Amino acid sequence: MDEQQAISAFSALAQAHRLRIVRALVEAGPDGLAAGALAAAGGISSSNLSFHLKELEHAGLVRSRRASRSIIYSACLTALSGLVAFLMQDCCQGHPEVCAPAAAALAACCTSKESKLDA
Amino acid sequence: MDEQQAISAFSALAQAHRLRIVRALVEAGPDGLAAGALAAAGGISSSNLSFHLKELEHAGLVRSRRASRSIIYSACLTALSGLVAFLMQDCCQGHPEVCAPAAAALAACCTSKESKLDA
DNA sequence: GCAATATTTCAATAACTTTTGAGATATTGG
DNA sequence: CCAATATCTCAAAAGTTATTGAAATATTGC
Repeated sequence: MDEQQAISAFSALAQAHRLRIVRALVEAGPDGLAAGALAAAGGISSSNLSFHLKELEHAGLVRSRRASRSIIYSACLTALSGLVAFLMQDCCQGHPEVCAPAAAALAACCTSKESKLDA
Repeated sequence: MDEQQAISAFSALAQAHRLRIVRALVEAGPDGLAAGALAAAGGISSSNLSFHLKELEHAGLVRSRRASRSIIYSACLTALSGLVAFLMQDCCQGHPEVCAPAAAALAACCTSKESKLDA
């Protein structure tokens, strides 16, 4: 992840419809959601949704595949974790107090689910 | 950190000058940098810099204090780590594969410096 | 092949953001 | 107090992004 990719990703996430779309897709997991389902959930017109999905796709945050008449979108998890890594990358240059709380939040979130996965 | 704050923060970071300013301030640490120093480093006019610093301040990513004739800016580390926590918040809802790589990057970055700190 | 469904494209417009430069304000040293 | 320094404010212009609605494209079931 370089600066330009990070800026594209931040721009993509800096819009309410798109941030909600990304969160919905992360929640939906690898199966993703059809464009129509996202439009219905977001109360947004299909052409406007299409515009936002393209922005997200260009930013590398989501991918799409066709399934019959629908286009299914899913989150690019590596892009999201790469963005976090990019933000954190500079944080520790002598100042671990930046990432300590982030690391704690992340640790709490992941360890609580790891047990679920194992089950 | 709620959705609206996250959007403000993403908007603030979605601009090359501002992203560089934030990174420079994180690197500079708690002492921060004077507006003039940032302008010189970024090759940007003082009025344009002032505009961007206000955007960052409104987004809660930086704070300012006056020191004699200069205004010193510094990064709000808690806002940055809060943003990471917000991005990660939804990630684990059954999908730890999102945060595992982010957690690894974060862990690598922090553990390598912790020893430095201890010294 | 035709009608129905799902999504995208396009153009117009509205809304917002960035840059510029001129001038205003605040602080200090002499 | 005055001149110098540092930063901010404001308005205009340029550039970018979001929304809308109509029309185009792709896929399927009959």
